[in-house]
Amino acid sequence: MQNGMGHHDSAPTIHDVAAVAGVSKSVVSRALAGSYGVAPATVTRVKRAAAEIGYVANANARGMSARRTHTLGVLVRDASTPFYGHLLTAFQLQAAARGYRVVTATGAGSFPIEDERRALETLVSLRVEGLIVCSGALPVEDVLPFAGRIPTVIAGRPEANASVSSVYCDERGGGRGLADHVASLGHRRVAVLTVAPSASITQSARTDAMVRQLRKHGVDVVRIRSEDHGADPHDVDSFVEHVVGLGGVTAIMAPSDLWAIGVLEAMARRGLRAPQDFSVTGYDHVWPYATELLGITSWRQPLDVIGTLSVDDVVDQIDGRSSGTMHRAIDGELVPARTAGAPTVR
Amino acid sequence: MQNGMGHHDSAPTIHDVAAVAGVSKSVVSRALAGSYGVAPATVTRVKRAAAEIGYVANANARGMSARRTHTLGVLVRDASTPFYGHLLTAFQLQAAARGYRVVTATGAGSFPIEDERRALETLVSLRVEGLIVCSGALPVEDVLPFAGRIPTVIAGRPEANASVSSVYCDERGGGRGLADHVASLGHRRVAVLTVAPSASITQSARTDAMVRQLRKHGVDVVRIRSEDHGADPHDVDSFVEHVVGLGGVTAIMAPSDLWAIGVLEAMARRGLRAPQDFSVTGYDHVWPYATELLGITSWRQPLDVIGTLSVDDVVDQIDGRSSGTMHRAIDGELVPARTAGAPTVR
DNA sequence: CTGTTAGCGCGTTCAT
DNA sequence: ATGAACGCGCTAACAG
Repeated sequence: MQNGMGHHDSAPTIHDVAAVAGVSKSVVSRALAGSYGVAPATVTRVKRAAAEIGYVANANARGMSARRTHTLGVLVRDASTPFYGHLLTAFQLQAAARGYRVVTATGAGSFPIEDERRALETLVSLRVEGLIVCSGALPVEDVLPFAGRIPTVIAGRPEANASVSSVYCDERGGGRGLADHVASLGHRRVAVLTVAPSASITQSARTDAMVRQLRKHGVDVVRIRSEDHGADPHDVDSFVEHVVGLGGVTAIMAPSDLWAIGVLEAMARRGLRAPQDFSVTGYDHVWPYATELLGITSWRQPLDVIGTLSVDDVVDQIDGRSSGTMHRAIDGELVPARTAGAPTVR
Repeated sequence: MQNGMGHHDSAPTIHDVAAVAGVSKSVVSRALAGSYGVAPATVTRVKRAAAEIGYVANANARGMSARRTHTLGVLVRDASTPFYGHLLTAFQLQAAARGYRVVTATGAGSFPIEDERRALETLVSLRVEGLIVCSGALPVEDVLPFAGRIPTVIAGRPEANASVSSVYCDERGGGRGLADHVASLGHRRVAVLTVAPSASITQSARTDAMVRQLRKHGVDVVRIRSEDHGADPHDVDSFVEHVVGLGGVTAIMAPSDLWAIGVLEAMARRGLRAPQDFSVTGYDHVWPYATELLGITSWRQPLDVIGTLSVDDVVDQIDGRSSGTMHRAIDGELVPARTAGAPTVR
């Protein structure tokens, strides 16, 4: 009892409520749960007592005896990215609509995979009833052992593994669509900044598709691996320098809006602008990257749809209403804007 | 044994591990906890058994018997905002360093306060050992009853209430600093877009400070309430129109970078640019708003510091190492950029 | 060093 | 309509 704040009084239990209301714990349990078989007068008395002492039922104890937690666990790679932030909001919304609560866990930094494994274990240890894995980097192998006993969906990235559901934006289709756009603008030599699968499964898939589709259009593609240039969206000066040195390139396709911003900034530092000097495209089109001010030509990912369907899928699995795992590719859409235009002869 | 549907095998318990390892549950418990008094050979045997059957201890049961959950609960208003996203990451990082896990809960939509109350109860029901409340809108009154029995800190907003700790950026100091900057640039008539405390305690405090400080500099201030113009950062056309109609105004101070972007977009739709037509300032300077491309003159909030100190505060309270509640105002810093310059005679 | 016992707070039979 | 007793999975005493 050191300071003014006595944090030592432990939380009131159902027992305390029973004492105040002058009934047994069983009655309190039923009254609060709205079960039948309790006198209306008793119900109000119990509720008043609960409110009076600030009773909040212990979800842990409840989960143990009821063997249900009504909780969905969401693993996100990096909460500071708007992409995951929006997804999280969509999960939350739909989970509430379906009668579930959501707890989220994150790896500590954005990098070490080991942190994500631990975060996943945290969720499992909490005995969440469903798992939504939302990380472009965590290998399926780490998810599979849990997916076997907890309804799981991998959200936001393509995942072909047959033993776990997935809901994602059609990355290849998006990459193709953007490539079609760039080709149709008239570009004949294009630099594509590609990403390794180990760094990001989604970005890798879409940039691969861009390369393939451009070639299909007969475009001369210069494929540049991001890992050869530091793999940091904020530091792509050497990449831009390299592209300038190449000669003849009129467009640059980046793996994401974030990367595109990095490219645009690096260009600006060299006095280059889009689309005058190079056309530039991004990917994601999530607010605030999506602002008109930036005007980045991009491919929109329908995160709200992905979020809703992911939750529906896990909840259906929990309710046994689902016949098995499913893989749903959601279509995005082209967002033409200011950073990409017709090629300029230099 | 088909996959996808075999979710019926419930999670392995400590009992199962004991059976496989051929020891009692107590030994398993101690071996896995790394407690003293277990033969090295037994430890490895138990660990192998646990790994073999994929045992993950039930945190709920553990929390009940140990009366400790080693979990911090974070309530965030809107995860899709980069501001909260970055804060979350900072919490996560420091909590891990201090040996705690983090679970977060969010209101379903960003608006109804009732949702946030429920989210707070979710956290309490989970019996988190510490609470970090991170919402510019939830009234203290809703937090107080829990703060009395759970170590709590209100993060990211000024909160003077004596019975709960808080860590925040000095909003008034920031508002003053930005106002000083605008005044020093030579502006003599400035429109300030203010926010009501009920909408956002932080934005209200900083915009009030801007108004006061500008007046102190003898600047003619036009105070415009955001709620009179829809209170939506994405739809400020009527606001901009109003400012243009005013005449003589050379600068606009917005409550946040998000609002500033809305203003800049609305200006752009009318063919107006910053700083040529109006100087514009924001507030927060959080990535990705902080990109050079946007070049918004702003005030940087040190979210990483706020996050770290918040966690330290709650954990110290939990450990009983804290002498009481404290209120720490962290200084931000001016970020001069392209959207604010000397006034232009029009 | 290891096994046994007793709860943690709650929902759920089963009696009353 | 209400109360008593049991068990969920686990840790913490206590024996051996």
